[in-house]
Amino acid sequence: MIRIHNTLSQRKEEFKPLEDGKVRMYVCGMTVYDYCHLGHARVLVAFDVITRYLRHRGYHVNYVRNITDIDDKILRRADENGETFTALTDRMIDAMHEDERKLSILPPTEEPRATAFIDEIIAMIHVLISKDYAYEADNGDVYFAVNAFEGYGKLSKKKLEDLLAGARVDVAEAKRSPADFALWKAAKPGEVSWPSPWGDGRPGWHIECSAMSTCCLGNTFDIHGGGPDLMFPHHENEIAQSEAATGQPFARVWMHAGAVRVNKEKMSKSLGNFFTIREILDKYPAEVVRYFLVSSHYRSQVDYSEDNLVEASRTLTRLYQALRGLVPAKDVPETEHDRRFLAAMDDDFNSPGAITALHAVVADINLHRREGRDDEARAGAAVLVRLGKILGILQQDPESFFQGGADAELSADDVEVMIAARKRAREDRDFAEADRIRDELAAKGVILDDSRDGTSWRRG
RNA sequence: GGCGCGGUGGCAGAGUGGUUAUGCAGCGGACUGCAACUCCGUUAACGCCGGUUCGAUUCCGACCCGCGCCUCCA
Repeated sequence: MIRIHNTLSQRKEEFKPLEDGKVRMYVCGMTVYDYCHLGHARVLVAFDVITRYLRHRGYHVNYVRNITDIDDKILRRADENGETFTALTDRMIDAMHEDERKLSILPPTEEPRATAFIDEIIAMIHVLISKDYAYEADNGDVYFAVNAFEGYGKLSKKKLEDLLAGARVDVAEAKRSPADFALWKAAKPGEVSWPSPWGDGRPGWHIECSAMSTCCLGNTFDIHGGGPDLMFPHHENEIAQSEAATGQPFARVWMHAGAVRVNKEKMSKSLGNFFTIREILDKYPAEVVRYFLVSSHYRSQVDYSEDNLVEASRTLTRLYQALRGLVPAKDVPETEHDRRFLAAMDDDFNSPGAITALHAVVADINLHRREGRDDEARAGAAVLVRLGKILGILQQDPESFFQGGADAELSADDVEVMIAARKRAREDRDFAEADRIRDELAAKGVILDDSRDGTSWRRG
């Protein structure tokens, strides 16, 4: 039995999909006006692990993650760059897919784009107007009338009167109530636009997700997820739009990932501590970044820092060290480690708890290996690799993990030559020379591991 | 101001009404020419104050502190 924390109820609930064995999940994806940053990576990895785990548990998962390829920020950026908005979004979508591949994030089942759903968006707005949940304003915009929707605030636990009292709510003249939000934005002359019954314009930010999720997954579906700062207003507004339009419950379970901080400060552009995925991948191997993200619970806040990434690297090294030189056995039956891992993951996808089981497997492997029980070590390796797969880690050949490093100062051949020279020196009992070679390699980022079978090496 | 989340050993990070989380780091030992890797052992924690209880880090209440959202943001 899988339990999932539902933002709506603020507690863990037993997960039962609408349809046996099938999960319909929608996650809010990128607005493609810039490169993905670490916060995106966090959400991407979290829902990737969730999808992998649900599939591992036998569910057929229909994972829909949208792309917002039309909005104010996109138009502004394209304008600044002097390119068309589609040239910008195509470029950013390609970059996003590249980042995902590097982080071992599996593609979603469907990746709908807002511009491909303009008709459906217009149809939904039409329904909302006809049901008096929305109105056309004097300026040509169409707004959702928040007062008309009874459950407004149920996700973010906000009361309408508190929102109205807040000084930061934008007061547009055309709105009936300050909390109303745009479904359709009238185009200014020269702006990108689509024709609609209310004049040329483009969709508001929230309506696209309502339209796409409903079209792809139906009026009611199992899981809706996204980043922590989408809870309000984006997800709250999605609920209002969809439930008002369809008259049926929207998503049954809402999941929100935790925020990313940088050196204990909120990650933000104004603080200058904003990191894109590609910047981070220049500094650390992709799998280390992924391990860092997976080593804390998806709902908790993570702190990106040099120390934390270095620690992730060390720990991942230990895991791969256990795998090194072992050919995983085939058809290994379920072990107590598997059960422990699954029990942790069943409990709201507790990946840090699951990683504990991984360490227990490592301890087993190392012990078996030390005692010369090769078959058992190989069986352990198989368990480690198959459990690692659920978290999207430990799928590389250990040698390529250890010796990968593209920007390395020494080639693998150079290293082998030096190791051979050291071996001769050791055989001659010229330990000063042997240590000199080892120190030289260390200075160039190569660490040697001696064993009775010879010397192996890794970059560190 | 409103709403929400959290305070666990040097650090990271789970969890539980009474028994070791785990990892990194540290310490002692084994292995080693010496190290590294690995193994064995080991130190160390539950913000503060009350309450419930035979017993609370774990439940309840107050307090202190931190964080997030309320504005574009994953």
